[in-house]
Amino acid sequence: MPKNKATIPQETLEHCASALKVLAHPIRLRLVEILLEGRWSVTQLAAAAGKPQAEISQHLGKMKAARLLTAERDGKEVYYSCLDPACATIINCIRKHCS
Amino acid sequence: MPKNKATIPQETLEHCASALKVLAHPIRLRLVEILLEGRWSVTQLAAAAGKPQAEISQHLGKMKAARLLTAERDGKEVYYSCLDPACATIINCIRKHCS
DNA sequence: TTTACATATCATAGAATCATGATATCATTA
DNA sequence: TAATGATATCATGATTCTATGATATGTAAA
Repeated sequence: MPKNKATIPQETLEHCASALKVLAHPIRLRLVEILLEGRWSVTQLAAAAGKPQAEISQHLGKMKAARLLTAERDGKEVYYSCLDPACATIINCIRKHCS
Repeated sequence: MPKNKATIPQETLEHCASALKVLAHPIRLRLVEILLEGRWSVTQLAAAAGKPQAEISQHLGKMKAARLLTAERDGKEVYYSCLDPACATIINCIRKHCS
């Protein structure tokens, strides 16, 4: 016999599910891990992740569209960073998990 | 000029990415929310989620395969529950996020 | 203006995911 | 054993995701 009912609004679950879906990729988790610490350009990130520029740019674009990252152009370069506290929570959870 | 390097092992990121991918679905988040509070049968969960039994069973199976849920048969019914502290962290994060 | 560098976008093919309806398996009761 | 209820599995088509190579756009310097 069911006791407690669900309390989180459906709309919230849908929003969070799509945000989690964006995070749920090893390369994107790596990018978020890096960008929580500071501003990096696409080329720097591509080098750090060991992946081609186009691929990284697409991952960044997807996370930016989901409002997990911010971007600002500085000359030729575009610098990304992550200000989202929920992303920090996830990364911290992963750090704890692997210790 | 990049400062700090990534520290989370690649293998950990891959493991966490696939776990997050399993969580990143509105129905599965709802099921986890419910199962963090207690044991429920598949039929009860299907009623609570308002979805057909086959669909719920498949979602449960996927989460069980990812070791996010446990299941035990009791007569005709199979009771699921969620003991994973990481799932509790995510759900708590969502609860905070929607207040 | 031309060149070079940095980034974004596009098209594509292969893989993965999802919801659905049908059916199979398992356990209990008549 | 037969029938019923509960759960799991299967096949399917539709959609979405992913990595890749090519190309376009934007910016600064020669």
